[in-house]
Amino acid sequence: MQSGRKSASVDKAFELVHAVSDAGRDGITLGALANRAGIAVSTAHRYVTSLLELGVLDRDAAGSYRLGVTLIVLAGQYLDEDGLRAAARPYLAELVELSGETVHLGVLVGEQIVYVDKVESAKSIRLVSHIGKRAPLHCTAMGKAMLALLGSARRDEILSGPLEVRTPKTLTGNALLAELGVVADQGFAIDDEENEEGVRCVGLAIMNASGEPVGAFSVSAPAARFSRDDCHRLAPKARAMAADISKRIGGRTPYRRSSK
Amino acid sequence: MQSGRKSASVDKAFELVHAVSDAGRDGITLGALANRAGIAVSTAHRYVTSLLELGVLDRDAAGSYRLGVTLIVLAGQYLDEDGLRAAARPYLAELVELSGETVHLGVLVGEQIVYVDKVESAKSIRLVSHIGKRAPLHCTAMGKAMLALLGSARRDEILSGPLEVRTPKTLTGNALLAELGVVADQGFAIDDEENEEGVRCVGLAIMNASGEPVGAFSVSAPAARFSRDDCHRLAPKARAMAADISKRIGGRTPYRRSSK
DNA sequence: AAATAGATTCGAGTAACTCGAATGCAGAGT
DNA sequence: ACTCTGCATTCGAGTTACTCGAATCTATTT
Repeated sequence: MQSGRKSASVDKAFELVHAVSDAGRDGITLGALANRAGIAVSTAHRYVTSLLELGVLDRDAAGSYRLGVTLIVLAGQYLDEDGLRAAARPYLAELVELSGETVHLGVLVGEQIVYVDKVESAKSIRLVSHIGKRAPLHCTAMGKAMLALLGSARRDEILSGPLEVRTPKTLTGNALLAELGVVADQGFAIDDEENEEGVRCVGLAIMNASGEPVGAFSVSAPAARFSRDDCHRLAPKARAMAADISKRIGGRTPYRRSSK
Repeated sequence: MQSGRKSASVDKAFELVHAVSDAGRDGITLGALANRAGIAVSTAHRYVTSLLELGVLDRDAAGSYRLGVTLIVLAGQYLDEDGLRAAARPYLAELVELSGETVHLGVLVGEQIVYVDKVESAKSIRLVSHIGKRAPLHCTAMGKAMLALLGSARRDEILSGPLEVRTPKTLTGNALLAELGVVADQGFAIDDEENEEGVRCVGLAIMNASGEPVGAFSVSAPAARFSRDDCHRLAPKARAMAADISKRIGGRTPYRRSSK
């Protein structure tokens, strides 16, 4: 190939970083790393040397490669500068007051949601979740809220892939399509233990200027103390917030098509 | 030059990422980016194209470059896998119970601390802080706790640099040296509004197998409700925790030299 | 002490990179 | 409406810095 328009080295380097990321808690050796990324050991070594020096990767006591703290530093910077997060923060806090439950903010990345903020409820039973965690679209409140507003081409593309059935209540196929219709009509989505048993959520999408959903927020709680009715009760306020946040980041009002 | 042992491309790519990070909230243009990194615009463009595709960078509505969510995803993974963080978590939670105040965990990176975990107190006045944030060593409780245990060569190297005076109470020079002696003797450090006015902290270091401090934790609170005496009262428990956490990650017991 | 597994270095060959200049594009100013 | 300005993007020539396998080194295991 001729001089393409992107850098092979940079691509490879991040392939290595992702390989380390995927390796998980035990770390990974140089050989395995090279293998996963499909490059020679010596080449991998060269990249890894730079990545180590930069603090993007690290080595543990056993010599295995791990992710490094530079990622934390950069992520911290990202969070500081993120406009969506800044715009949403006060609303999320208000929503925690209102509901007494934990609230999350996520952004749409490819075919997944990435959690970028969380405001925890004071209640002691805390849902385990992390900033940086990813979740599928089809079985979460945030995801369904965004799917319902996504252009049909993009939506169909996502739905045509394999959809993981995570609990007995996870919707797929036509049932999911019907559900997305309901979501579009009512202006919010409910995850009724579809992603994780015992957890119920309400989610609403946030839109940008071109009318695309870019993120969403949700209220999550143990199903035992957070009924579908509770979700519906929370919805009007939450819908106003979704509109406000969207406006703040220069976007449109979501869910306008049905203004009931 | 001959084939060096690291990759120039990877170094440059991260130089660009850091340049974007430093640019802050307003983002940065391609030209400025190339300038800061000291490379040609066309070369910068090539790298940036890859970084955009990888989601490491992003462009805002105005076309300026920003940090991208891939950093969040990787940071989330890092936090999930971090052994120190996992080892410390239960102790941090206990310390929050015990003190009723916010507790942080940090790691030593170069001449700074990077915050990698935080457990918030239930009290409403929350100290503003972020995971990924960096702080200097000489004027924080965590930093002083680590400085006191650092090899003298390394410590002198750090202390010989310019030390920012952040508040009227910030210690430098001989006063700081004397303070570090006290810290080494008593086995914990107090930040008495030296980093930020109105905030007092107690900090303790965590050590690895080679006897080097690798991280630290601290309890932070508004000075008004958290006296120096409160710090001293908390110290024995906290010192036991520091020893336990150090042991859990395969390290030595810190502060052995004085075993009062 | 030998064997194994992995990390690191080496050197030849060339793919992929770097740079400046030219072109393309969009918004500001007249 | 037209030009100007600033920035992004593409292009092509020249060559640097990369890629690979093999050899060497290091640490751990048998």
